[in-house]
This record gives sequence, C-alpha cells and structure tokens, in this order.
Amino acid sequence: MRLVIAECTVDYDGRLTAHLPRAVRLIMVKADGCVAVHSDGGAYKPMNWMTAPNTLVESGAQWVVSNGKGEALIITIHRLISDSSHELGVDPGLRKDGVEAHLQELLATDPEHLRPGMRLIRREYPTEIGPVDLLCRDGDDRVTAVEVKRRGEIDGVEQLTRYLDFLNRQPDLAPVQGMFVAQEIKPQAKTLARDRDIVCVEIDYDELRGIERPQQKLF
Amino acid sequence: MRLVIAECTVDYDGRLTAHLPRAVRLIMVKADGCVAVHSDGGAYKPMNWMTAPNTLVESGAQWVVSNGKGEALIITIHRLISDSSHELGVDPGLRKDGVEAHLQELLATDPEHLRPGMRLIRREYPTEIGPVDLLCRDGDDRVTAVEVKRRGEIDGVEQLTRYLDFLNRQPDLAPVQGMFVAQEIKPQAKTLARDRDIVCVEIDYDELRGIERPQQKLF
DNA sequence: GTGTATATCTCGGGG
DNA sequence: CCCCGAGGTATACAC
Repeated sequence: MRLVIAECTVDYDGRLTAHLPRAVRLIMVKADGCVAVHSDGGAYKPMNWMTAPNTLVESGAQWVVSNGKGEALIITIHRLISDSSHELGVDPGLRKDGVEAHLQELLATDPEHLRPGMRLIRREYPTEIGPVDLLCRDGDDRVTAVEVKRRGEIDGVEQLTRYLDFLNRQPDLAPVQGMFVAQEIKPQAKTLARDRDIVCVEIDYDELRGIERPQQKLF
Repeated sequence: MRLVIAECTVDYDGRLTAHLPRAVRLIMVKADGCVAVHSDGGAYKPMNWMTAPNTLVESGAQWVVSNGKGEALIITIHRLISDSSHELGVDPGLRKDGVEAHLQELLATDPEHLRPGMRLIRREYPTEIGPVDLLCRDGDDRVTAVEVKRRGEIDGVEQLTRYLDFLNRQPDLAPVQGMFVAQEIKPQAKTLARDRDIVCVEIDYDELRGIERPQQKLF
C-alpha cells in the first residue's frame, strides 16, 4: 500500500464528472490498484476514487488512472509532502455474524417459529421478479410466502406484495398468504402490511439463536 | 490525519458483530475522529470502521472506539510498523455534475422527447407522499405522471405506482397515465411496468445534451 | 428528528 | 458475465 500526502487537484470523468480544487489530501493506492483520495473528514468514504481493475500512469506531477469503461481519474500533484509504501500482505478477511441470511437460515430450519404447524416448501422460491425468501404451508395447508428482513421497512412490504401478485396467478399455489418477518417492524410498514392483509411477525433473534443450539443452554 | 501501519486484530460489536484476525493493516484516524481499518485491496470501503462522533481511548496496545449508541470497535496492536500524522486542513469540497437532476431538467425543457405532443404541466408536482418528477399532458390531453431515473430499476416503478395511486384519486386529474423514463431500464423493471400499464421510455442522455446546446455543435 | 430517495454506492450470491 | 438484493449501507434533503 502506497500512501501519498500532497497538495493536489483531482478530476473524475466517467459516470459523472467531478472536480476537487487544490488542497492537501491523502492519496491511497492499494495493492490491487484501486486509488482513493481522502480529505480529513467525512466518514470513511473518499472524496474521489477509482476501483480496480485500472491502469495508473504517472507522468511527472500528473497521475492518470483509467479503466476500460471510459472512466478516468486525473490527479495533479502541486506539492508532495510525503510518499511511503508498506507491504501489508493478503488479509485473512472479515467474519460477520447476525445478518439477514442467518435469520432466514434459522427460520428455514425451524418454520414453526413463524407459526405452529408451519412447514417449509422451499427456500429462495423463484418467481419471474425474483426469489421469495421462504415458501411454506401452514397447518391448514395454505401456502404462505415469507419475506425475511433484519429491519422491517416499507420496501420489504412492497417486495412481498409483488411476489404475492405473481404467486397468486399460479393456480397450483393460489391463494397465497403473505407473512412479513423481521426483528423489528416500523409502524409505517405495519400499517401498509395490515392494509394488504399481510401478517407481521417480529422475531427475537437472540432467542432464535438460543433455540438453534439448545445443548449450549443445558450445560 | 493520523496513519498507523500495524499488525493488529479488530473486533466490532454493534449493529452486528465482526472479527478481523491478526494481520498487517492501515489504521486511518481523521480529524473529525472517524476511524477506518483498511487492508491492501477491495475498493474504497474499509474492512471495519467507526464513524464520527465517537470516543477513542488508547490504553497501550488496545484502542477502544465507542459511540453513544452501544457500538464499539476494539483494535489490538500486536506490532507497530509506522505511526505518522499530517495536518491536511479543511477541504474545499467536491463539485459534481451530470446526475438525475440534470436529466429531469432537460426533459422538463423539452417534453416532446418523451412523446410527440407532450407538454409540461409542472416539475416536482407535489403529492401527499412526495413530489412527482414531471406532470405532463399528452397530445390527447391525457395527464401523464413521469418518473425520471438514471437507471430504471424496480424501486422506481414502485415509486411511480404510489404516485399514480394518489393522483388518480384527484378527480381533476384522473385518469393519470404513468411513464417511466431512464437511460437504461432493467428487464425486471420493464416486466413490472408492463404489468401495471406503465409506459417505459429509454433516453439517450448524450443526444439529449446535444439537443440542449445546439450552438456548440455548429462551431 | 424522522422519513424518503439517491449513490461513480460496495459487496456477495446465483444463474 | 450480468442481475439482483443487502448493507453496521452513508448521505442529502424535505417535512
């Protein structure tokens, strides 16, 4: 990784055009070739950047970073303050827990937590407009389309509504009931769901994780 | 801005939990207090971070960055390779051009590019749930609500559908036709639009820009 | 502050 | 490879 501190101007031309006036900034060049220009504030996002793969050509004070898609980043160095490089090596990577995929997985394993008698037909059930998270049958043999979110917002209700529209046109499935599942469902999402006869279920993620490995709780 | 190169492990606990095993990384601390841990690849996003405002407590080899919302980033320094600070000053900021607003502006100036005979009633026509990009009348005097996007995706069709629901309740406007406009419309969005009797129009942005300033092409 | 729409989003998964 | 959906999305803007 190369770190350059310099007074510079930057121009980007590609999906939009953008210009950075002359100022002191950090220019970060990573091993994969991606370039980022950072100011001293504004969260982690750089002011300007170019993702890999790209080509960096350094002609004196002017750096031209271009990719094959007609995008270019031009950095002009007016005053170089620092220029250093470090060998970082390959990163072993990030381990994440607690996202929607995991919630969906847990509910697929044990759909009874959605409602007693519920059983899974299929996870990621395909439709023309995208896959339904879970397709189930309830205790009365009614088909239920389940949309799982970490946080239940209005978009999720819209998404489920679209799936229901399409699923209810399949005579072998119809009538299909909708169920919206999340750790927490926003009031507006609940209102819209009620308006569309979609059942809302709020799930305690920690409890569900506990149930996943009951042995751990016994000892 | 402070730049630290170090062999470290990182743990985040907050909206999710995440762990980074021991490796050499860049730790960037900006003037506003935000902290970012970068590996040597993978676009501009850090592997782990904490946005401002936060509190950084350095106790020997352990850094604890916490905010008031129960989130914490713990960095353990196993081996310090480099530690430097630079005064960057306040950045004059980024200037951007060429986004959706511009496309909307061009079409408002010349709605005939949407369809011959089309004329503008009003830009940003207000409804209870937000403003419609363009409200027009076509050659047959039918009211048309136009949603403009850079790239047409399924969300945009939903947005327009909500506007149409509300507009069609106004007796002075109904029936209102929907028109979805973008440089490029995704197949799934087209399918959904067709299903809802919404007209799709794909626009050549460069051509539109050419039409905007015909004088520039003459000389 | 909440809610809504955008982003050169980034990132990962599946066909 | 593109398409699609999620994100600790972040960010700007209106109400």
